[in-house]
Amino acid sequence: MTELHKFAESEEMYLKTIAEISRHGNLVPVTNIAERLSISTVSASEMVHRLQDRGLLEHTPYKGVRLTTEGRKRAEGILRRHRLWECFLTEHLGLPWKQVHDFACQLEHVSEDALTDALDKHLGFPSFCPHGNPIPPAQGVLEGRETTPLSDLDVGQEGVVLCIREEDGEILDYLDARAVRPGSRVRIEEIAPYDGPRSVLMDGEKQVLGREVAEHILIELVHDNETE
Amino acid sequence: MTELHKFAESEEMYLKTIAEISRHGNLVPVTNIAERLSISTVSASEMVHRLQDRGLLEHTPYKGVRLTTEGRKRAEGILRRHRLWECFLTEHLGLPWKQVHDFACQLEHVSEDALTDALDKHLGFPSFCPHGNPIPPAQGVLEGRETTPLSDLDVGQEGVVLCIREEDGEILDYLDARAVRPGSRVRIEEIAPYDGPRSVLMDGEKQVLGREVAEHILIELVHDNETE
DNA sequence: AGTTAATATAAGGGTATCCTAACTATTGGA
DNA sequence: TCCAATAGTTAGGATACCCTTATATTAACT
Repeated sequence: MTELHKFAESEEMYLKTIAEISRHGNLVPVTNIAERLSISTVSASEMVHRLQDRGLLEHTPYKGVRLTTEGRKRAEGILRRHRLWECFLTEHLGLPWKQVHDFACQLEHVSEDALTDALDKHLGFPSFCPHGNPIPPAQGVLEGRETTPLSDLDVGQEGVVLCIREEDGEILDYLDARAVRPGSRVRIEEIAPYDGPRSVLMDGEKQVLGREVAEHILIELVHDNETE
Repeated sequence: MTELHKFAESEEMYLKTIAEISRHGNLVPVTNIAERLSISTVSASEMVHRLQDRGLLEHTPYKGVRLTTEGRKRAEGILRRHRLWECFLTEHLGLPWKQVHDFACQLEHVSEDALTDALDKHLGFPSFCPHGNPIPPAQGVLEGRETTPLSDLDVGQEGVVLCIREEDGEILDYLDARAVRPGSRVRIEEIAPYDGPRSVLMDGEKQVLGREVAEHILIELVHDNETE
């Protein structure tokens, strides 16, 4: 019988969220954290202080928050577990994307290294989760990849889908149904007025994607110099 | 992103514990619950009231507690998940018994039916966990099996190990190392004075087991009428 | 029947996490 | 430069669990 408490869980949600938002080492506004976790800014602020006291992040008032080395390590541990479970749920249990994400969100908090490592091995040491997000290594830190949100591309630009930012489950099913998956080749055909929906060619098929959705699709640009 | 809270976890530990203690529909003293969960009787009592208010159990003062139908259903759901995860951790990840139990104790609280059922299917719908405890069905209630603790057998009696009561992880490794596993044939050779350690023949090998340990080994008696 | 041991309840606290409402401090643009 | 919007803090609460230290109740044995 283990303890009844769960100190870690809440803390982990914060760290994970911060890590997800701050893809490029930027400062993360506390407001954004609160939004993503659907809690008040007061509560988020409070917790940010606690996490700072524990040495997991640094808060620059009126600017935002940045994970310390320790904080980042912890956050990557969570992402690692999340993504490994996603692999398992997808490949072995054959569950649909949306469920996979939601279940992984719960499984990620079971954090014994022995379990995570055994799972990793069982899965054959995968490098990416089903949505294309890189799986942090058991130790060491993930190096960044050069990605651009699909929403930042201009008409005519081309690229390959690297990953879907996994922030909620809803979007995953939506995109899965439209063949938006890691590896898909994409080209912007048209952008509607007022920064509106994008018409894109996704692996040859025409799709229309709203801007908000496009922000979650991370692209590796393909320079079409040779085409011109 | 799921909610930050975890109401269920503590509640589940209570239900599971009660279900484990009350194998035969007996009333479970609140004191025992407190002991098993390593909390004060005051806290246990408090929680028992809460669970009663939620209709999960009935408390008869000075007697004990009994799960309601709903409470039992919930408890069996937890045991089901626990034991399915144990199967997975043992068979697929190849982890040792003690770890398996401890990890399953955490995984059991991830309780989506879709996940549990997918896991069940992936494992080939097993009927027993690695320690021989029956896995409750997705719906319906587990019917009891006739078992006797090894500690209740007399010298000369024989039986087959049906299961190890899984209450903590420590004991599992201990017994595993002594070939005490579901299916092992056992015969009591000697009981030391003062209800002391039992000398037993376990699948032909001589082993000595303390009374406390023997209480956790559940036996199906084999009537040796024909032998005599 | 009377006492003791087991059980229950009451009183007073503690921590972690969340909330709203009101107030203050800073930033960044007009 | 000044002010509105943004960010942060203070104050006062709530809930779910957990604790210890009394004090009541009941059960059960002599």
